[in-house]
Amino acid sequence: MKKKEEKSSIIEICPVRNVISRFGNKWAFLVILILNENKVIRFNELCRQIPDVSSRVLSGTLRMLEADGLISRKIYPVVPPKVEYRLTEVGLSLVPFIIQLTEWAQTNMKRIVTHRKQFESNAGME
Amino acid sequence: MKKKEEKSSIIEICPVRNVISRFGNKWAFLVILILNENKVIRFNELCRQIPDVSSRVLSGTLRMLEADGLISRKIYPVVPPKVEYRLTEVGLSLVPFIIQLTEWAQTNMKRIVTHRKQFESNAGME
DNA sequence: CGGCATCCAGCCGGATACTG
DNA sequence: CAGTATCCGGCTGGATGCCG
Repeated sequence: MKKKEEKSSIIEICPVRNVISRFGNKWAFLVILILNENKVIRFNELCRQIPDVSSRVLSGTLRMLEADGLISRKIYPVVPPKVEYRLTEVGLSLVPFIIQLTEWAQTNMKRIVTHRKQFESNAGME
Repeated sequence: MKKKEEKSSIIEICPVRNVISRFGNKWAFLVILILNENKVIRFNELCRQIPDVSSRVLSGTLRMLEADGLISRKIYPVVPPKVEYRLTEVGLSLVPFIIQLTEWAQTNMKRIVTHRKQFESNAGME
């Protein structure tokens, strides 16, 4: 019990990391971006838009984002079930920064990939 | 050999993720931020500034950032060894976005943490 | 001082199968 | 349709120890 919360660390001191670390999640950024483009989306549709995520992990990602209040989940009590996801205001407020980050990534990607290859070449010799 | 690069996925299609995913690394953001504040810093000093990172992982993080060309590593051939790290221009160009992200995190942190607790309370009952 | 090598625990995330 | 349950392999990252 009590995983490691007692390890008071910089993560407590600097709770920013606490929040940011959620994006270590492989798909969180992508989900937010897709939700931003679609406004509202159902689970399986989201599944299809991210071909290589398993429903289990996607489900977990959505839960996490929902727990943080970045997305909302609306359940229609019908058969077959229908669930809609959409960004909350907080989630929406994050979007611009993610987009800026992806734009930065696009701008610098080539350079980075190139540098990465050079670096790998130099590694081991010299 | 060949870890899983053959799994052509959305990560190839969308190379942005390729770049962004580096920040899934637990400490990358923090290292960049500290480097931004210190301009130049030595390994052990960096170690001390992030108390709960092991030297092994910090070393790995630094290598990764160096491979991507975000930081540079300058070795002085003296004893005892002296190595300095600093941001490159590319690394520097990323700083504003990280800062914006951390500012967003600071602004919304309380709300998120609160929401997280409410969410956990509601989970399990109903 | 600045690492890398080894070992190892825990978590992340994929595949598959099953349920309301 | 929208998940959850289980299993499990692989990666992450901490601790320790050694080396130039």
